[in-house]
Amino acid sequence: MGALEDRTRFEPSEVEPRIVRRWLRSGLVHPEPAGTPRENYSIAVPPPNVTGVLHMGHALNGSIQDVLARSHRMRGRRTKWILGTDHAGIGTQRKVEERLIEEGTTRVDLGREAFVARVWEWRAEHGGQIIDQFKRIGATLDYADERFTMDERYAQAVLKVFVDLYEQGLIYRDNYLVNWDPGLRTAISDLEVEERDGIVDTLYSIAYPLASGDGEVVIATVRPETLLADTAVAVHPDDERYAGLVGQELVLPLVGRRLTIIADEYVKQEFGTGALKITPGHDPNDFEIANKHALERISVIGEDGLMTAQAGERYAGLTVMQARERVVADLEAQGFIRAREEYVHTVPFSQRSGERVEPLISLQWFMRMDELAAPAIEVVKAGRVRIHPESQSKRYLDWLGEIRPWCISRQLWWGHQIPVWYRGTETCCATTAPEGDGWTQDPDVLDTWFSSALWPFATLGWPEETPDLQAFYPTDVLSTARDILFLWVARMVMMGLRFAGDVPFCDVYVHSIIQAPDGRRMSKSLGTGIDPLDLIDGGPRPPVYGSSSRPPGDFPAYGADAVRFGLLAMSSTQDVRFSEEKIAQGQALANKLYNATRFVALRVGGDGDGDGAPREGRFRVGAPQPRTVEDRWILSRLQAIEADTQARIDGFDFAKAALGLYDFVYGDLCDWYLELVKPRLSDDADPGERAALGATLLHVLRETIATAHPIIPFVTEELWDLLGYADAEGLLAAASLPQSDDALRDPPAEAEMERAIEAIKALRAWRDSVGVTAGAIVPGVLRATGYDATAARVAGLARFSFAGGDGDTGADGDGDGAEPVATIAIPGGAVGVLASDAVDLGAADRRLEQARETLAREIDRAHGKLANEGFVAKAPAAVVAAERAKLERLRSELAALQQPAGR
RNA sequence: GCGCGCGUAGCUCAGCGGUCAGAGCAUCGCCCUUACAAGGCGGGGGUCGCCGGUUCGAACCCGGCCGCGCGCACCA
Repeated sequence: MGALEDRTRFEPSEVEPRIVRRWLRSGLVHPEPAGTPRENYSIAVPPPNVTGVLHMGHALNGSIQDVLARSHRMRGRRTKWILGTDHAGIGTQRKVEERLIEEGTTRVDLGREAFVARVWEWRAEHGGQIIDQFKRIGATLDYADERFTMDERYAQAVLKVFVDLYEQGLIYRDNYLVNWDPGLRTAISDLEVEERDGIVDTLYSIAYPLASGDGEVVIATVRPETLLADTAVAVHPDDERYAGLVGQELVLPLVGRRLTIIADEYVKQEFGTGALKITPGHDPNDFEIANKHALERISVIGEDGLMTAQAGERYAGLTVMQARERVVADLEAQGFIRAREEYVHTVPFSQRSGERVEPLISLQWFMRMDELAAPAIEVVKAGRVRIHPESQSKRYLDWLGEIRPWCISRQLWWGHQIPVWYRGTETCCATTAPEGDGWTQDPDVLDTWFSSALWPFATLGWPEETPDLQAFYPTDVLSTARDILFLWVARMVMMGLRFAGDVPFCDVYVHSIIQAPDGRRMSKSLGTGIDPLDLIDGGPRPPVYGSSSRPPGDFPAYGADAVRFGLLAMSSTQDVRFSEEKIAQGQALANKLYNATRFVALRVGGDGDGDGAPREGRFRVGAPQPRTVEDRWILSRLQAIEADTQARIDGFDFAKAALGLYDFVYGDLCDWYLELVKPRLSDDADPGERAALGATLLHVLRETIATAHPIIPFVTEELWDLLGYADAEGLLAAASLPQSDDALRDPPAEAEMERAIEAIKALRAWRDSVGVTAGAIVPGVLRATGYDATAARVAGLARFSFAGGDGDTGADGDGDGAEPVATIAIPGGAVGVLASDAVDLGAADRRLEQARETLAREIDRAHGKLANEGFVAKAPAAVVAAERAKLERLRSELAALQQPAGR
């Protein structure tokens, strides 16, 4: 039974699961390694966290990469879209720890080994979720070859890189002030710190008495508790207020320690009193100053976020906030507080836990970046790696230019444990544990981004020279959001150049971040997040998404094509707001294409048996047989859309690719071509002509479907099948992308049709404005040139009947037998309207008068422009000529309207 | 503070030196016209953030404001 005949709507929920199964079964997504990276096409997916569920960013990025992969696959390139997941150290560890707490136990109770085993279990249970979700949006990732950053083989690559860099002196261990996350109890890198504005604190002014007993120096601080770790007070060398005091000693209140007054240009004289307490143990700037002046470092806050023994008996064990209160109270009691005021400033928070970062000195592993950064800067400057949009490469270069050492150790259990062993004073760095007894491995693990930095080559089997590596590295494109340009992209470039011997990818596409409709970030906690699967299958629409144009309640099941189309149509070179309308537009396009196919199949294939079911051979692919100007026109438009779509995809302009396709299908193909062609499909049409038209229609439809496939793969694959092409030729996903041929462009036909379309629009607008009964045929006379081939079509679609006149016959009575009662301007002339019941003469007169006024205004404007000497003298000749032509045209149109409408 | 970007129709956005500034959605009117009413056809709707400059000509280029977003750096 013919599905096309039965269903008037495209049903994604029925079709999509079936289509996905066929793609996956076909082996399409898994290429065997062969050929060269230049011949082949590869993309390494940004590995989602194993804990992850598909969010809007994945859906957009997945759509983008799939469009690229499908487009190039259909152009005959061996295409591998490398799949895998990231172990996501902190995120995953937290998730499993939360689970343990629900179970009434903790990671510490379990112990390291058992805990890690639990994480693996968790991963086995839940790790596949996001992979299944990628399948739902039609992503043709290589599911047969999935990687994980903690796989044995991948881990070996990670350890090898560590050992190599250690041996080359780029990785070292040091006591340094790091960003400490007291919630997670681990160090984090600079990139994982987020500065938050508008934090309200109290700024305390505290008096430090001079040891000489001869006065005091007042300092200002928002963190009085860190006073316990002060080791100096600094003033600006030029500050006259303190000129005589530099080198003298102060007595630290509550502690009694002697602090030297030092001079350093870092201190701002204007701020507060111009005297700065120096706390090297708990402030990054102070740490630097202390290094310069060889000051002592004292730590009073521990890794657990509590005050240490060094803080003194009275404060040890307190939380930072408790300590602050007690210190302030004690200072108050002893008369050291000089002032307190409200102070609004920015404060560092951990992106990972949301806790306030506690800078403290800690023994950590670091990686020197300057030597790695230089070549990574070079390849972008030289264009070997192109970043799109261009503006992002400036950010990339700026960041790399000022790069600082990277803290790569994390005090976690889930991750790649640092391959360094200690025994007494001995240290051994190797990919495997050293021989002999008594060695203990460093307990820390590597920052997750350390392993992700190897992604494009470690997934392909590096360090071994695998066939995959030889066939697919370097990859072609890396598509990602802006926020991980430094965190990930820059580091991949550095590591790729250092270890894989080449750039990891040639193009970086930085895509939009999709915000909630109100401009806020999409986030679960704000309630602004939205699950792409809810758009595909129909699910709850958050309140914030209830726009005026959409009823509240659940999303309809838009389907995967609609979601892909919508996200691509929204995307841009900057952040964009989510727009449900664009998703709906995608759904409309899928349905439109389905119905256009249905129309063609039922009309062209309708050979009497009435089942409308395509069979093999029925819609045999043949050459188009253009017979009319509209045939030549649509074939020409088809060339244009094929070329445009491909160029837009290659230029990473996905919104234009998607919307251009929509315009072609809705406008050129359905609104115009199919409507123009309907009379030629009537039952009494000449069978030979009908067959010729059928061939043209099928050709256009087939190429349109193929061209649209990378963007809306499901509906197009289904239609390919319904038309019988799948049986004969296999999957559309594996077919060839139609290649535009400029020789097939037909500018005269395009010009002619453009004119006809304008005329039809003008006639329709006129009918509407004068209140002609809908459907009534208006008798008229065509008095315009350039409609030899299209007059009948214009009359048909505008519901006019043209008597006699062919452009030369005017109103001066040459045998039409009637005088026009109204005149309508169309390109190249006018249409005279003959009296009939359908026309209200008063309305027609008013309309005609309006048209004349409009034309007169435009003529004045054009005339004025040409009368302007400056314009004629200085504007390019072509522009002036165009303006003259326009004026001529307008004048002849006006003249046509001046014909006496005698009645 | 420095840097980047953005303010165009009710909404989301195109256009980025030369015809009357466009699209989708929304809105209004008409229509069950041989596929699609989750349709079709048509209409209305804009001081292109504000001020000044360059130019024959500016939504578009330049300068200055105002508003918004992002990145980097921070002054305790």
